[in-house]
Amino acid sequence: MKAALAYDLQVEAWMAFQQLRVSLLPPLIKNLTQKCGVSEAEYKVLIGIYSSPEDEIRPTDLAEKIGWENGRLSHQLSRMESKGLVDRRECPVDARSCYIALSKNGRVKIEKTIPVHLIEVKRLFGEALSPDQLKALIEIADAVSKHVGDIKPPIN
Amino acid sequence: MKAALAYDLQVEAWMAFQQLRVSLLPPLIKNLTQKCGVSEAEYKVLIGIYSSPEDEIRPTDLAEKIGWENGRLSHQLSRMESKGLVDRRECPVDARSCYIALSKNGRVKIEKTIPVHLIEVKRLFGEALSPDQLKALIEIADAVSKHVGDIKPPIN
DNA sequence: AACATTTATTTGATGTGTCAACAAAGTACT
DNA sequence: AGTACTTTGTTGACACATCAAATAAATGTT
Repeated sequence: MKAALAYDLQVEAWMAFQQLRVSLLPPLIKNLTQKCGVSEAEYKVLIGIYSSPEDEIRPTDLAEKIGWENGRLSHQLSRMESKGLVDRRECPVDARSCYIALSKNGRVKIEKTIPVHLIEVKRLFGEALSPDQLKALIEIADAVSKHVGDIKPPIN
Repeated sequence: MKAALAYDLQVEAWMAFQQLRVSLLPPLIKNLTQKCGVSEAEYKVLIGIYSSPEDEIRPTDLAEKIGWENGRLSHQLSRMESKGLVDRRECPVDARSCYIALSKNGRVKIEKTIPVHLIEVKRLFGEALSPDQLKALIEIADAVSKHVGDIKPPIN
């Protein structure tokens, strides 16, 4: 017989999480691209910059903030710079680095996009769940994040 | 002041879900690639075929099963066919279609990979949560999937 | 049978993600 | 200052994702 296809509760919950990803993300991303003309990657970068204190941030800090690797972010920034969504500015305090900032167009775009996106998040996701379920999910995410951080500390 | 960055419970829960994705998926995928030499995409395809009754399945059914678009699957199958992980066989009952099956190597690979992956899923994810939390997550996923399916029925 | 329509899949172009290699500036130590 | 080491960011090659267009077989209609 085939191996390891008898599931326990932990694995069933894992599959439920996958199911959540598959049912939720595609329509939300379609909403972003079709209604706002912004990809998921662009949205992440724009909102990462937008929610920074000075509206400018260094690549490594931005990568850390949105959970990306540096190389990935660098490629994405190049694409977005050539589309005129962000600017790379010189960094006086560290010549290796730079400041990433929103361009004028980038700012307009993210400010238009945020409310459209959040409405759809609530329509597709938030309204499906009770307050208790929403709280439970927050606790679940915290518990897992903490657990993963604890048992895989820096690298391993 | 910046717009729409005052969050409510629904949006906080949404961000918790994103956090779950970011903290969980990268280490799990690294485990797959480094310990088993299988990408996430390859794993999905292999296990989709492997868990089919006859170990063979038509592309549309496989795409449906793993939540992919047909075009995406076709590209992935081409890559995996050239790597010798899957075979495309003629379909006698419908000449437009084909049967996707595991190659010998593909079968060996997925049978080695499944237990390694599930152990890591439990170590990083399952063991972080109580049985109640696991059950809650399953209910949450079901509720959202159903909700999304209801309000966005076939296409829209 | 002849026609249009639908269904199943592939293809090509472009955008995105991963990884390892690289270059250059900062830092620590002597 | 000179050397080694670390950090920051970019690049190139390749794997993957998305979308629309193309192909061809099946189906429905007359």
